[in-house]
Amino acid sequence: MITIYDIAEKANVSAMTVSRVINNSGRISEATRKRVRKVMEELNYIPNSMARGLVLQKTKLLSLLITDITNPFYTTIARGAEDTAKRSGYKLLFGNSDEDYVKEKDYVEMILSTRVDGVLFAPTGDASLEQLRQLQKHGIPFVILDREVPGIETDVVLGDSKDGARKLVEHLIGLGHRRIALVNGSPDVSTARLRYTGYREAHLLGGLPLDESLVVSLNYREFQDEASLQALLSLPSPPTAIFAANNLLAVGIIGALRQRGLSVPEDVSVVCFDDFGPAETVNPFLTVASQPAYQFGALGMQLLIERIENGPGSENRKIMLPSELLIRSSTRTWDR
Amino acid sequence: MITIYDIAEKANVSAMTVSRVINNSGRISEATRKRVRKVMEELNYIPNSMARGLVLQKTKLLSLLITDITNPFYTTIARGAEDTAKRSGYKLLFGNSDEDYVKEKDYVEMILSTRVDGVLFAPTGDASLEQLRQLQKHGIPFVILDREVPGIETDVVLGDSKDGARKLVEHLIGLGHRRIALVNGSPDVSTARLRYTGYREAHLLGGLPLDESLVVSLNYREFQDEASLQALLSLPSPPTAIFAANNLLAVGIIGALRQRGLSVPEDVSVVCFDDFGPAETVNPFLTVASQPAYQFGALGMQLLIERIENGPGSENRKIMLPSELLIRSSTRTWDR
DNA sequence: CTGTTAGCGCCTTCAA
DNA sequence: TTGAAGGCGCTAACAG
Repeated sequence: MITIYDIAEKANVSAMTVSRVINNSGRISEATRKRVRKVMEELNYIPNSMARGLVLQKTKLLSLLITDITNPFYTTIARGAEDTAKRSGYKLLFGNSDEDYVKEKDYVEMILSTRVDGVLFAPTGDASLEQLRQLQKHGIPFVILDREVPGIETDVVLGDSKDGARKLVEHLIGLGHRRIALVNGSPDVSTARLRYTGYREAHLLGGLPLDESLVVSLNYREFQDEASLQALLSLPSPPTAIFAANNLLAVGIIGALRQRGLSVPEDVSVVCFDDFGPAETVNPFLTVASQPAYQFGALGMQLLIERIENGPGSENRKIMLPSELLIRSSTRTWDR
Repeated sequence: MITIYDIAEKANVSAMTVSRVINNSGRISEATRKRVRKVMEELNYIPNSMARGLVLQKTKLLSLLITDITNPFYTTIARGAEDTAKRSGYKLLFGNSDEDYVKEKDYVEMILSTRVDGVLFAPTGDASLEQLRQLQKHGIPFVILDREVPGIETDVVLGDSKDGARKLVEHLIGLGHRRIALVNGSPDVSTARLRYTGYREAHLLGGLPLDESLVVSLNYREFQDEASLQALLSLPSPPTAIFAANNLLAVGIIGALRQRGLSVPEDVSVVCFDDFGPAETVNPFLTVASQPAYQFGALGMQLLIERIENGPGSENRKIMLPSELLIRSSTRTWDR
């Protein structure tokens, strides 16, 4: 491995001078600068960022933790975050918690031991509190994405889950549905709670009775709980529409409905949160509350960088991004 | 920041003893081990992996470079790679080159300066040669994914592009199409060349004449070249079917066709390589040659880890994974 | 403008 | 079973 000492020797200067050339710090004669640069090229020198990080106590490395790398919502966030980080000269380390509390914990440990300068954090849920406290304890700045965690104060970028949910359910009510199921994420996740609230509000405003037997809570990551769907469909008066709390749940539900010989939207209408990325444009099907994912990432990253560069003690900002109702063909009127 | 010296002091031992406890190395009395462990917990100690990496000259960090983080094909690869890496105790650093040679170069520089132990590399194309040589020069082991790079010898995991292409085109010919366009990736990418070869073979075997004016080369990342589509459609005898070399190109083409008032598959049949992930199961539409993405990632990572742990001088392995023809509803018979 | 010294946090080697 | 010395590659602080 080539070090600054190798460069120094070959260029007849001290290691310190090489360091100065690398960092453009201090005053150096144009002649030696050129000489050093040339030797660096010849020897194909690459600075060792571990050594540098060790003395500087910072790495110019940021971390983005998302909860599902196969969900287009999160990969689009990743794009936005990366573009923004790069613009400020930070490198980005992606992490994927798979909606799994244990993986999240592992990941935070790695973050801590890698000594990144900051973290853009999409929590798995309220239990992420422990991980976030851990980050605080070690003085790592972070910004929270998509889901609030009670007990933690920092910058946060959220979608308007309540409003989006209300819009979706009002759309269904407007189509004539009166039995609308909610297949929600876990109540340990703030977005799931807010989507429930929106669902509730739409019922109250629309004069529909609220029936708790129509509400089910699962894991956001995928729909595997056939039993709960079966229970919904076996109700004396089964739902004619289903509001899935996110895109992946919707996918699972539609598959399960079809296996039972039910078709969407003829037998059941389905709506959900979050779009599907490029794939969806081919054959737009699902009626969704679409959130501006790229902006989630870009804004979150911007807040994080400001937070890092302004040092501690900056006030906490909370940004709420609106969602847009996109009516497509997974919903239809109900007049039976 | 807590260091082993803080621990040592509080536990009344030397730093060396703490280090031994952390690494389970050397013989240590159960009593001191317990004492040290306890202090570590109390002080919330996290080892500094930069300091450790500096002396050990290895990081237990691997890097996965993909060319498009919003493409479900690559995110599924990421899943497979991550699962496998984790199982062997490696952490994974994701990178995204966006099919952009310059970003790829930046990324390799970061890899080099971070001193990762190895790289799973999906090249942007033949020009990646320079980056890969750079990795070789610095002695970083790597495995290539999805696309071959002439001039580089290492382990490589590929899909069978030629075979997949042939199957897709034969399917179209079987449906009665005789004017089949190929909207390909850049000829600088091995998969694009092989898909062209497969396209060609299907024509020869099927007794169809080959018309080069039906073949167009673009960038894999997205379809923005409206002019080339226009040129195809303006031919004296325009294509009745289009083979898009990957999923994202297909999405763009279908959108562009619709803007022109043409519908798929009524006016034009469309097929492509690579599936769309969960989204596609909702409303399966595109006829595709589906590649086992998760396995790409898992196998590639396994080869990489073996390569790292067996040291240099291991022989080069080449794995070719088959693709599967999934016939859906973007294709139909042509008998006009 | 350039060099010397010391130390970032950890582990290897050698000694006790 | 434990400890002391030295060094991984780099830069801050001070000297010249």
